[in-house]
Amino acid sequence: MTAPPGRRERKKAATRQKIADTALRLFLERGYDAVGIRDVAAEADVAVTTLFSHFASKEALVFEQDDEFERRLTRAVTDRAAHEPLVPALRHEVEALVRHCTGDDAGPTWHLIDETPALRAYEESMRLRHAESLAAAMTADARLTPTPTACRTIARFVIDAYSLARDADDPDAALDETFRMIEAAWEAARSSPRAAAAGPRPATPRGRPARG
Amino acid sequence: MTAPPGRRERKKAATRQKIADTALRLFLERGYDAVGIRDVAAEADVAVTTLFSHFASKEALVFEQDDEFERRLTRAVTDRAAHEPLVPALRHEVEALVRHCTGDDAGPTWHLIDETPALRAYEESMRLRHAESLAAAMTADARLTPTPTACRTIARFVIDAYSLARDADDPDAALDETFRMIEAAWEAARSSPRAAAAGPRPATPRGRPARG
DNA sequence: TCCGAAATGCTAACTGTTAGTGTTACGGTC
DNA sequence: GACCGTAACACTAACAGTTAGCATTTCGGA
Repeated sequence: MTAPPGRRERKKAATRQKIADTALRLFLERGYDAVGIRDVAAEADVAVTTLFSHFASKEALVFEQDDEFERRLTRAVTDRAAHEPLVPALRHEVEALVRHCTGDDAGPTWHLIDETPALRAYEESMRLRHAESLAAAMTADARLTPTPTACRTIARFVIDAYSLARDADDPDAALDETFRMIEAAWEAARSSPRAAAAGPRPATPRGRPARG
Repeated sequence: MTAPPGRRERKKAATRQKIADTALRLFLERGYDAVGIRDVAAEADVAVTTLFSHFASKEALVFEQDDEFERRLTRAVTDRAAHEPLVPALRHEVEALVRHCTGDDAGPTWHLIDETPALRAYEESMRLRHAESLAAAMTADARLTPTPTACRTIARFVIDAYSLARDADDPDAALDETFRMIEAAWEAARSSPRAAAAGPRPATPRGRPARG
């Protein structure tokens, strides 16, 4: 299915990479707001239109490989061992993600995001997407009984735990605290009369589908 | 402290109101994206700069009196009876807010927001602000013992409950479910060893202050 | 070899937003 | 009532992100 990439696709990937690298370098050198799209395009030696054919927006230049976040949390749900409980698996993954952000080896990217309001807002706007994706994975997991609404709630909760821990003075303590609350909420959802009475849920989610 | 407003302030308020009304009318007539700032300014017979001196952004034209949301939730915390428990008080307020949005008398404003991705994103970006405001009120409440982190978590949870209920097919059921989870999480935070051992918290919040 | 499609480029515009700079109308003071 | 400071407003011009339209190159496959 994945044939060896031809010259064309290699060139395209190279262009994209060059744009992303240039953008990150300039942003770190001069600050996000002080660097314009036209600066990035010029420095990367591409046209502005080419830049926008690779990245949907200026913010996307920073969050290029952000799908990884979504993938890792989703996999924490789907790839966990047969009877491994959900919440600890999620916590384990969130811990790793937080360490990846707050660690020194994370590179200065996180610092850039942390200090740029526009990027924080953008990331914030992706939280719903991530939460919805995680909720979908949970809802699709036949081992879980709570309703789609409960899955959505817990999913947002987990994303919140991530961002709260990142911002906390003591990430470990914050994670500890929030995940204790998540565990309790999850237990409440599992033992809810609604979930218990309904038995195994239908495969199709009930709620209004997410927009945007 | 509040002297009878002079002509000046009345004129200012009138201008602001005229802009907001015109904007809402045009947005509803032609759709949010199809109406430009310059259209609104022209139709309201003001300069673009005047418009921006009253409203910080195009989105703000729709969310003009949004502080009410923040105020109502905060008051649900501070103005509740001496020993009234927190979560039911919050739930009561959220229920009222959801009814206000999903009811027919809410006017078409909510519909507009609901169907415009840009407005949804903007509202999403205000959720952190609202949550932080609510969390601050909770943290400042001497009757509560959980830590600032726990307050932040619950606050975000409450805001999520609001938005989940609004989007749900059955808002009442969704509220029921999410608030059962909130109650459980809150109980877990209250009985946490950290909170219990620490006793009454210091008045100053510990976490890194919110940015943006 | 040749055709079609994809990648890229150039131009020009549109849209939200702001800085700079005047002008007018109001409120308080003498 | 005259006067002055200031807040509200307008006008111009620009900046920055984004996109449409169209030309051009470059590759992949027939």
